[in-house]
Amino acid sequence: MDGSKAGDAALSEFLCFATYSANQAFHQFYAPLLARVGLTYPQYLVMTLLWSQDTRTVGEIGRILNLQSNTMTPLLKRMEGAGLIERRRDTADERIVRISLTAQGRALRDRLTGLPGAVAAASGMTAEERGELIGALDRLRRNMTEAARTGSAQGGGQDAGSISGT
Amino acid sequence: MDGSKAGDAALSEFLCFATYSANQAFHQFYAPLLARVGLTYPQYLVMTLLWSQDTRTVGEIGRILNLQSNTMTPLLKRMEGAGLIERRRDTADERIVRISLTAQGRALRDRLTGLPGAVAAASGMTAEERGELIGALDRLRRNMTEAARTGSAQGGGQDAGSISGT
DNA sequence: CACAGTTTAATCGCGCACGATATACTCGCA
DNA sequence: TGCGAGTATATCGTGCGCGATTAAACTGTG
Repeated sequence: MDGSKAGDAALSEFLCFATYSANQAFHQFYAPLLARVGLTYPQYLVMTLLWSQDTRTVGEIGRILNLQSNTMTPLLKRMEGAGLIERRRDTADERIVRISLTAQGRALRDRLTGLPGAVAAASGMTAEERGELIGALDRLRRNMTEAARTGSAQGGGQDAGSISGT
Repeated sequence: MDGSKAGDAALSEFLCFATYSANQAFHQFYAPLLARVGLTYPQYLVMTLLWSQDTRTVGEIGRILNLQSNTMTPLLKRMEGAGLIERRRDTADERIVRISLTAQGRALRDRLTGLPGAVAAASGMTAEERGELIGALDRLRRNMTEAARTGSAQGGGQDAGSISGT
């Protein structure tokens, strides 16, 4: 498409970098607004899940957010410490920890009703454009996850260092 | 567009979440491949910049990656420790630290020539589709950054807690 | 020359995010 | 009944990423 050789490609032509930067920009937009109610961005995602359906297991939340227990556990403990959620071991199956909102956690919802709208406005895109972009990103995520899982670019074996050739 | 009320929106309809998840998927694809040559993803971005143009200041690199010195300094120190780059104070203006590749850092390039191609293949998208997506994400990033800068959703003042209304 | 203001990096503390590993529990099956 | 396999969560260490602050060096103006 362009005459760039492998290695001298400009970062601006990397899809991964565009995604990385857009994500940072979102974070920088959200962070100060969420900080006013004492939330971080991943915590807000958890709250959004619980607002739509209360009482879920750690694993359920983790699967939706693509996060494992080593990220979820401390995150949820901080949220418990902030009084937003409760963590209770299931009595029937003690491996499972159920997460549910406190009254304070439910109340927080009313203080953030305008946020999705503000973000939508800040994006400078129409609902249709946003929908298309979400679709493209979802497709990309599925493809990348599948490729990571099957190890498409695993390369040889004993050399274990080079990723040359396509 | 759909009848969802603010607050019960499914996460799958959040553009921020689609971006966040796609970024995670990229990271999960890159991380094991880069680990084989001892790089992390942000370090790979720095290397890519230096491969296309050697010897840049900390600030220059940070501006391109949208990272500040509090992220750059330790990252670059780790890369220096790994023998990939050198950090040298400018003799004329001692505030400035210039970053340049070592021979080892330059050599690493040849072990990653296939990576952009592998990522492109893993994306499951044509070059044209990727180009369009990069364009949309760049536009989004610019808009979000601008909105964050001007504080579009700053809300009132003394209450300092609610973000209600659009 | 002095001194305020600006620029450039560095430092500190906190919260993700993940690889590797550990622990506790449940289930199936001999 | 007891044991191995599988499941759900937790722990530990490392590396970003950022807000707040600090420190050092430069610049411009009187």
